This record gives sequence, C-alpha cells and structure tokens, in this order.
Amino acid sequence: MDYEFISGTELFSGLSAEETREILNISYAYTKLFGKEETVFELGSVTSCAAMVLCGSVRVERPDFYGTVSIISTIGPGEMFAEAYAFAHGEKMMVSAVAAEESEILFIDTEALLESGNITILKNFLKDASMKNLRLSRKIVHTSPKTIRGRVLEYFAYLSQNAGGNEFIVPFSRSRMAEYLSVDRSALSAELSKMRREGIIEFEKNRFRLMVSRRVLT
Amino acid sequence: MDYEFISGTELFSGLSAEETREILNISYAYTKLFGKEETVFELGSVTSCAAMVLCGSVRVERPDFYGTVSIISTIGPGEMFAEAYAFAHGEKMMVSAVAAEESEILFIDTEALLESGNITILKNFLKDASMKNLRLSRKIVHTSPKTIRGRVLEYFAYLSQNAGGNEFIVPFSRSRMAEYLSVDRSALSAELSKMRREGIIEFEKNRFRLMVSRRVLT
DNA sequence: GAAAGTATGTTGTTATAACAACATTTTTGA
DNA sequence: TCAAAAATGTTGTTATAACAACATACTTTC
Repeated sequence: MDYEFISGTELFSGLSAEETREILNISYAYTKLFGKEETVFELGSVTSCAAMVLCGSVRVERPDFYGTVSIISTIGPGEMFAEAYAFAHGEKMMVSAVAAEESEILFIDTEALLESGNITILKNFLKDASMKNLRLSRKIVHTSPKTIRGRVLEYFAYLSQNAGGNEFIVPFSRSRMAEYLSVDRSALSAELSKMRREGIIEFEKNRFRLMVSRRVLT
Repeated sequence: MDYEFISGTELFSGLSAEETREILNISYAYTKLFGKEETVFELGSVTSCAAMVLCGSVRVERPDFYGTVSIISTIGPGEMFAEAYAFAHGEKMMVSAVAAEESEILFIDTEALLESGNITILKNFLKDASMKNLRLSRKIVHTSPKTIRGRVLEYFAYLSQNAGGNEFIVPFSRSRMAEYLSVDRSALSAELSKMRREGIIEFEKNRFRLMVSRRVLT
C-alpha cells in the first residue's frame, strides 16, 4: 500500500506515512482492485466501510424510478465515498458505485477505526462530513425555488457573495449547471438570455455579473 | 447547567453527567438565554460554536431572493444546530436562527472541544453529521425529478423500502409533504388523486400503499 | 485549417405546475 | 356538541418548464 500517497490525502492530513500505516493496520484496512465497470457498492446495500480511491476513478450513480441511470458524481484518487453510510450505520445506499476504469480502492472499516481512537483522523472525517453537509444544504437551497429564474438567482447570489463582488465565474458548463439546478439545459439557456435582456445579469461565457441584489426585509 | 439533562442527549450519549461537566468545562462551553424572537445566529455570519437547545425552541429560517422568509426547521430541547458551520470552519451561514420562545442555548466551541480530545463526543458528532448527510442526500434525491409524480414516486419508493412492504405512513401533513418536495400543496393533492385514479397508489389519510415498483435495468 | 464533434443558444409546441378560489372534510376547543 | 379553524381536495386559468428540433459557435485533432 502506498502510505506516502495516502498520508497526503485530506483524510489523513496531519499524519505521517508511518502513523497512517499504523492506523490502517490497526483498523484492518485493505485494498482491492476493480476492473472497468465492476461494481464497488451495490444500490441498496449496507456498508460499514468508508472507501477511498487510490488509483483510477469511480462513478457514483443512481437509477430514477423508471430505471434511467444518472451520474451523481465522479470520485478520483485521494477522494472518499460511502463514509456517511459507514458512520450512520445500517442505512441502505441510495446510490451505486462503479469503477469507471481499472481502479484500486482502499476500504476502511469505521468501527475498527473508531476503536483505534486516533483523534486526528476523526477530526478529518468530521471536517469532511461537515463540508459535505454544507454543500448538500447549499444545493437544496439553490434548487428549492420553483422557477428556473429563482434557482439561478439563488445560485448566483451565492457565487456573488462568495466572490466578494457582483462578478463571478460559474464553475460549470451550461449542461452541468442545468443538471446541478435540476432544470432542462435549453430552458436554462433561454432563461439566462431572457434575464440578460431584462438587465438582471450580464455574461460572457462563464463570467457572469449579477446586477441586482438580494432583497432583505419587507 | 443541567448536566444530567445534557448527558442524556444524543450528542453526549455514552458520557456520564460528570464526564459531560468536565468536557464542557474544558471547552469553555457556556449557556445564554434568548427572549422570544431574539436572534441566535444571523444570516451570513460565521461561527465556531455548535449550539444546543436546552429549553425552549429555535426556528431555523431563510429568506429567498425576494425576501420572503421560510422556515427550514424547528430545533427542540436536546437538539443541535450550526455544528456543520462550526466544524467546516469559516463558511457563512445560509440560514438564521431565532428563538421561537424564551430559550436557553448551550454554545460549544468546536476548536476547544477538539482540543479536549474526548473520543466519545467526536464519535457522536460524526454519527450525527453522517445521519444529517444522508437525510440531505435523500431530500435531494426526492426533489430532483422534474415532475410532481416523479418526486412522489421517489419519496414513496423510499418510504416503502423503509417500511419493508408496500404499505407505509407518510410522516407529514399534506402541506408539509408539499414543502418537503418543493411543490405546490394543491398541485400535490391533485396529483395524488390522479395517481390513485390510475391505480398507482392507494391511500387513506396518511397511510399509503404503492402499487408499482421501481424499474431496475433496461 | 477543414472536418467532426461538442457545447450553447433559439424557437415553437406541448405538458405540467403554480396559482387562485372555492368546496369539503377533519380537527379543535369552548 | 356545536362553531370555528385548519387541513385537504377540486377545478379552471395562467405561467412556466420540458421537450424536440435545429442553428450557431466554439474546440479538438488529424
């Protein structure tokens, strides 16, 4: 196992390669190779292991009610997945994970890890979980308005606040942005153009400017 | 401070009243009284403290882009909030928190808490964060279909799977359910009736039965 | 730098949800 | 138990998004 690499990841930050080796040993962590398109986690299964991609990449996907599969995210080297399921204990996975290419995955049993009692890694897990939490909350905030315009405004208000000015870069292609906001791509394009005509926004490629600001009170 | 009560909460589970007192001492935790409608956390502010309601209750709310405030959740005695912000470190709050009545709130500085090095409480935070994570992910899954029917089916499929049969209780009033799914209440009512006419579901008050099942593959 | 591929924008049509106003049922509490 | 209030259901109208099909612009890459 490449402890150098592993100790360099977010999750193991603050730990030396040697400490990393120790922790993984104590908690019976192991790696497994997956061929392209091989399933890492099955939809509806239960796991007590967090997983980290060491080499390759993993697609996280989910079928809708009618069976159409959509990709939720792609996990690359050093990134983790399934840890929320592992710590929450007993919840069925609402996604499946599939190796997008030949991949090596590290499995860490969270029960054993908690036993090990290493505080640094618990801290790191906690920070990771909290950040994921806020990302999810943000997405909910950005997609709860019922109109495309409402969603765009919520999202842009966030980006704008984040950038510290009224100008910002959207870190998505139009299709990805539409996906993120759960709206149709062409409808999004149309709405953006309409908002531009109305003087609410200006844009050029992915650089946007928000010409109005959030109404607070009354 | 009522250490008996605090040690009985989820967050302090596994800790005696005495241990609880110690941890709170070490980490400089303090309580504060809030009058009805007094603000506990301001929208857009930054906190390094997790908060727990000891007495009373707190409304978590958020204004949309046009200023209309909606209630995200209500926090009661023993429940926590703002901990994701505290652990993620430096993120601006996307909600505000207001005392719904005269309330006593416990503030725990997470930096100090991490210093204390108590593993039990870290575990508890981690489990809490993971469970919240899955709840948020689930909500995203339930609201990403573009039609009311799609959302209802996703939600019902979950409830049904959870109940272990095709019959289940919806733990919301119709208005709350509509809110959860981010759709109009009357439109939801209409869609439920339509689905009943089509034989897709049966229901009587909040007891539902799902007559179709998720299509997997092809 | 031409051709192919991909991303983005446009427009018209259709499906669906929001909204509003009201009817009916259920719950509450005096 | 009755009246009032709250929740739920119904229906028609209007606003909006999805969808489809195509035009245009940008980006590979050979």
